[in-house]
Amino acid sequence: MKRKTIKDIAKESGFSLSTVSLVLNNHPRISQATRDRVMAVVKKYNFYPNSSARGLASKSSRTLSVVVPNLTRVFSDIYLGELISGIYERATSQGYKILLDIATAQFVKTQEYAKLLASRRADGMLFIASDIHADYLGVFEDSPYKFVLVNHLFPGKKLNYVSVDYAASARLAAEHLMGLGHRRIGLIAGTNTFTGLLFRDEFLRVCKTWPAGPAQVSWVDGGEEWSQRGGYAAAAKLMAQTPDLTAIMAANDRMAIGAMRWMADNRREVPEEVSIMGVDDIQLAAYVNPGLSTIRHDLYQVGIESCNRMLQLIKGEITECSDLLPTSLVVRGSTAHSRLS
Amino acid sequence: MKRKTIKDIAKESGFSLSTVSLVLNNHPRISQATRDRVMAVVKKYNFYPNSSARGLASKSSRTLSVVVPNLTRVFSDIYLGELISGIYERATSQGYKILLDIATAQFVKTQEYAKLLASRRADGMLFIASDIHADYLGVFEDSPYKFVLVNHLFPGKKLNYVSVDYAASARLAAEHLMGLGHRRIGLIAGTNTFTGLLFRDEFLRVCKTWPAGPAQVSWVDGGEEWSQRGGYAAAAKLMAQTPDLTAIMAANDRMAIGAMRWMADNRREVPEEVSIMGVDDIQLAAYVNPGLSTIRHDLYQVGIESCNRMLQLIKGEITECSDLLPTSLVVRGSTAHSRLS
DNA sequence: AGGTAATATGTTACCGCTAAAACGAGGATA
DNA sequence: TATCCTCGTTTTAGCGGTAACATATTACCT
Repeated sequence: MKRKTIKDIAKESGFSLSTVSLVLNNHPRISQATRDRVMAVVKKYNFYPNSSARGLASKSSRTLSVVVPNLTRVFSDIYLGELISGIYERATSQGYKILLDIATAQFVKTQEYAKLLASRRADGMLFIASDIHADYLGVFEDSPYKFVLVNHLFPGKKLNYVSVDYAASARLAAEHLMGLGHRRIGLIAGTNTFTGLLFRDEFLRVCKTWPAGPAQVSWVDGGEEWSQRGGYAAAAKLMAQTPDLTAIMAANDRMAIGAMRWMADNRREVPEEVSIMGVDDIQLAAYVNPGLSTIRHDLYQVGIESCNRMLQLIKGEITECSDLLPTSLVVRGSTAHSRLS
Repeated sequence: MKRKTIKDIAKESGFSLSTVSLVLNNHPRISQATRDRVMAVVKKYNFYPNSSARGLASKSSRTLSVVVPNLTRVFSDIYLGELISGIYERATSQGYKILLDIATAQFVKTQEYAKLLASRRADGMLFIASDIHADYLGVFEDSPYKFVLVNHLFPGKKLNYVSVDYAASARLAAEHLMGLGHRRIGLIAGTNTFTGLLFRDEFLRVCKTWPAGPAQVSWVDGGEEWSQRGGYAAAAKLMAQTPDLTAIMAANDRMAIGAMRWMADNRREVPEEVSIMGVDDIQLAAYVNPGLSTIRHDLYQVGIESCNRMLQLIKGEITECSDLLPTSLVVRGSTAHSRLS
């Protein structure tokens, strides 16, 4: 049986092509009676308009491209899960679909990022996968393509972004630890993203310029994957380097939990001997023992908001965006007053 | 600046519309000289053909729909990660893109699954999200739409599938435990999927019909989410019900690890007092202490293979498929001879 | 009643590409 | 030399919609 088209619906319902089209697009200038009669035929044949034809005529694919990092276990990363869920939720509610891509070497080499938008396969791109080496994204500066960095930013490049305010997080964390009297602090940083660098620098700055007296902060890299394992190793390194530190700040909860693990394995009491703090407030943070003090990052919200901005860019309601979403301090059991103060 | 079209390329390169089209589609009947001259212009303008127009004319969107379950932490589930990575890898290598959907209540209610294919937004659908209640999938029986269940199956429905052989896994697991002399066994089952039920039934059957003497197997449900937490609770329940059991079989590794956790918390030695076994062979299985004996399920391969089948269905090389992929026993430290034998 | 405005529907010109069929030029065949 | 292939390219007819514009109908004034 031949696939039905809008023409068949028009013929059978007795209206013209464009009337059917208007009905299908919920145009207000169609009478209820007409709408009902057309819809009856549409329902009868279970008709759905061809999206390619629609896309061609309307110059919009109603599709958003989402690019995620090429980590081994991309989808097992809760960080991504929250972001994607937020994006999906928002996109779907506005009738947009999500086209998924992974920023593999191949993806970059074949310039899929450009192709996707140039071929109008997607109306815009939400990019979750940037690290400090993703300079090919420069093509989107001043380009007509709709592009938003999700929870990242590129200092020096004119790219739209929606991100958690990492500098604010660094300040909150530093103020919390400094306020508890810590003056010998170890920092487990993530250095392969600009937001990670931003966090590190702001944290160091606040600690070193603290009015009531600066702290000595030594930092190490927690590794590319920001993993528990990386945090464990980093904690070991920090404690070997500076055995007398009273607090460890990790750039995310997973590394913080790795550090707590090291403390447990090496009979250091948390928080009595060493306070430990993370960033993100992943679910696990509340379940470890003691509960992990952290900075809450609402990534689901980042997903929602970045998709919102994308939709506004597409509609032309805005021409650029650079949003920093607020974060908040969550105090649990893993941080306490410095034993030295 | 106006967006370039194939017509512009044709004009500038001095060839006709269709020659350019043929070049862009790598048609063999185009001379190298022509190809080069056309491609030079294509490169010059960074031209990519409009995919809607292409889809309309060629009646193919070169897009596959992937539907994942609506779990709270969908993307944090390594199970899905492997599947999606496999699908993505295969699809991308053949020039197909992935359209992501989540099987929310909304998705089902609005019949997005039908709409996606009827509107030709996707050429086929890979469905990862089926549970025993997804009977709306019946619409795809004998339909012209390309549909494949990924790592699931629907007894009684004529739906294509590519899945790991759960019955074979059940046999391997049962044979391993029975061979170690266990005759009082607890089973933590997953009962919200047909494959879970299949596994349970086959496991029970083998244990009860074992030639060297049957085992007593009591089973409990590990919960909807097949989670570590569910496994923990299930283990507690099993041990309260049948304190003298010597082995616990869990329908996946996460629940098995939850059960191991319970044993550790309650000072039961694994495997000396109770052997524990899982299914899947997730990465963590090798890292817990003792290492978890399990049945290896290569989900990445399931992803690859199901996408392969989908592509064959689309090309018309096959008209249906029902593949069961082999599994294998992985013995680590968590299983040992029964203390009673 | 005649003219105008508001509302509802129809006409038509594309949107940018593919693919089947047509075409022309040169070389092989007889 | 006329006929037939073959190869490489062009012609042409859509693919199935959208949206601007045209038109018809009815309502509303004065």
